[in-house]
Amino acid sequence: MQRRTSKRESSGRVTNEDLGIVDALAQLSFLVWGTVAKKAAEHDLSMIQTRLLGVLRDREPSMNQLATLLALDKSSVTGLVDRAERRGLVTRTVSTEDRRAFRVALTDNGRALVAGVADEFRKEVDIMLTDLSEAERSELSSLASRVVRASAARMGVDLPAAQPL
Amino acid sequence: MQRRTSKRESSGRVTNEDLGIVDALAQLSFLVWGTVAKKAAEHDLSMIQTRLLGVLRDREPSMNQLATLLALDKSSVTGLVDRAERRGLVTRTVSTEDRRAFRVALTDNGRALVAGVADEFRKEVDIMLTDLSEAERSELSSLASRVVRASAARMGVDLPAAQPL
DNA sequence: TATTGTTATACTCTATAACTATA
DNA sequence: TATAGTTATAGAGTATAACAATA
Repeated sequence: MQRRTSKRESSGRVTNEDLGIVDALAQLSFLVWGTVAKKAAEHDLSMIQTRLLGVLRDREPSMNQLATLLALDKSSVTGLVDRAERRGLVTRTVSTEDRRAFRVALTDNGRALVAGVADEFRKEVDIMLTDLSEAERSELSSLASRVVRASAARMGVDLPAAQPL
Repeated sequence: MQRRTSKRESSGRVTNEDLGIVDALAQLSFLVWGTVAKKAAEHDLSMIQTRLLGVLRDREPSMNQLATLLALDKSSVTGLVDRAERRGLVTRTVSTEDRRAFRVALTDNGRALVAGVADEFRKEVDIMLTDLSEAERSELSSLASRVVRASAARMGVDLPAAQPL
C-alpha cells in the first residue's frame, strides 16, 4: 500500500510530511515573498519600490494617501517617490484642487516595468504549483482567498482590485 | 438558494470572490509576512534580525555560514551580528578549530525573545484562520506544505526543521 | 490653526572593494 | 595562496522632529 505522504526517515532528506498550518503558511509566505523580491531585483527594484509601482497601477494618490497605502511615514514616501521619479518611473503633478498636494502617477516606463514583474511572478507561481492538480489549485486558491478576505474585513481594509504586488 | 461566495456587486465593498491563485498567494504572503513583521517590530526587531535569531535556534554557524543561510554578503552579516550582539541577543565565540572563525550563538535573552515572537505569530495565525473549519485548515496546511516542499526540492534546498521564522 | 509635503538628522540594512589575520 | 572576517564607503529605506506653504 503506497503512502501518499512519502518519506525517507533515516538518512533521507526528502519528505512530504505536513509542516503544520503555522509553519506551512510561514514558509509559503517566505517562498512567495522571495519570488517577488527576486523578480523585482532582476529589474533593480526593491520590494518597496515594487509595491509603490503596484499600488499606482489603478490610482493617482497624493503623497499622504501613498503613505497610508504603503504603511509608511510621509517623510519616507518623499524619498521613495524621489528615487522612483529620478528613474523616470513615476511623476509628481501638482493637484488642481489643493496647491499643497501632489498627485503621483505611473509613467509609461513605470507601468511597463511593473507589468513585466507581475508577469514574471505569474510564471514563477505556475512553476511553484506544477505538482498540484487543477482541483487542488482551485482548492488552495479558494482557501487562501477566504483567509485574505476575512483578514482584510477584520482589519477594516478595502482589499484592492485583485492583482499581485 | 444561498450563494456560498457572497458579494455586494454595485456600491458594496464586501465580496468573497476567489482572487485567483496568483493574487490569492501574493496577498496571503503579504498578510503573513506583515503579521510576522508587526509582531517582531513590537519587540524592536526588524525582519532580518528576526530571521537571524530564527536560524540560530538550532545552529551555531560561522559568520560565513550565516551569510549563506540568510542570503546576505558576509560584510552585511558583520553589521547584523554587531547590532544583535550589542543588544545582548547573540554572542560571537572564537572557533576552537579555526582561529579565524567565530561561532555565533543565541544568548538566553535572544532565545526568549525569538520564542516570544514565534508564539505571538502562532496566535495571530489562529485568528487569521478562525473562519476555516478544522478540515479546511488541514487541507490548506497540506497543500501549502506540498508546495513548499516541492519548491525546496526543486531548488535543492534542505528545508529547515519545521518552525516559523 | 490645521494640513500637505519637504528637510534635517540618525540609524538599520545592504553590497563592493580593500584589508588583516590565520590556514 | 586561499579563506574568515572586518572596515571603509556609498546608497536605499525608515522614523522623528522641525519647517514652509497653502488651506
